Amino acid sequence: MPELPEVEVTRLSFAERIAGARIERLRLGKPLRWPLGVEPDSLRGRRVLAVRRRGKYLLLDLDQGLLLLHLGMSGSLNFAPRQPEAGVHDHMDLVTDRGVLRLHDPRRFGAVVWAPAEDAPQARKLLDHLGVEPLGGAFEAAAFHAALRRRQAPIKQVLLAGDIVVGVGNIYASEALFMAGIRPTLRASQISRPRADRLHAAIVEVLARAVRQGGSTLRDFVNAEGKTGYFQLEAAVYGRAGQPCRVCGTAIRAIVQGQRSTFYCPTCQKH
DNA sequence: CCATATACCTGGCAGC
DNA sequence: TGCTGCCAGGTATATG
Repeated sequence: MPELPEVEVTRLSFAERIAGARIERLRLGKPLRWPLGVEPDSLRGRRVLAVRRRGKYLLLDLDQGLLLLHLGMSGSLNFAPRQPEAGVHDHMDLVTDRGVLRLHDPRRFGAVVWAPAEDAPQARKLLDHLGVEPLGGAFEAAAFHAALRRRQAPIKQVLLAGDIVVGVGNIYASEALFMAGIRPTLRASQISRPRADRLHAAIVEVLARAVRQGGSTLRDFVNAEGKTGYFQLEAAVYGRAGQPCRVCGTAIRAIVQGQRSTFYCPTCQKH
């Protein structure tokens, strides 16, 4: 479900409401991607100080340690004063005196991991290799181009890897490359500085717009207030195989790269 | 260091 | 209607 914009929109929808809350208990359902890493009862009485985001991870800063949350492919969070009885896919309830933060995740690729500190091994394993934040102001075109020059893999896969810039998932990778007029199969190292600049701008633009619109493109995205679907950013190429390009009318093409589908316009993205 | 394949798990949908 | 096969927003980990 979530790429960076959806994770950020989720964060914004509950961060202020949960800040300062006291944890009463943590209930876990079926196993997620990794074990929590601590006895759930030991979190009782901790306070949630803030909710930050790093890439697609949400970091719940506690007055002692932190919780790292990931939504995987199908996860969503809901924060409400109370929750209905947990369903089969509700795998975490963080019960606080301000409300219950519930993780709903049918595929269970998501995660809830406790770490004693952000620089502790449990957190570093997940965060250390992450690239720069695209919306934080630290994402610079020159450094982006320099990083791309060192990579021989197709640009689409380099973007997805997330070790140069975080947050660009399968949908926005195709969308940003379309916006920049770059063929997804082009080796990253072959991208000139001017074209890297265009791609840099396209990534910022597509992600920022999606955050602004409260989610994006995603069919079933719901933020932590349970709000959904008042937006619906139109995808230019993602999921539009065979349909006419909105710019030139050429049929959008679908290919597979690294076991993931990629969409592009063969005319607007010549190389 | 880099590139690629694999694994994890469930639900929805197209096609028969 | 019911079954089968395929596809899906992510990413750590193993392998070459």
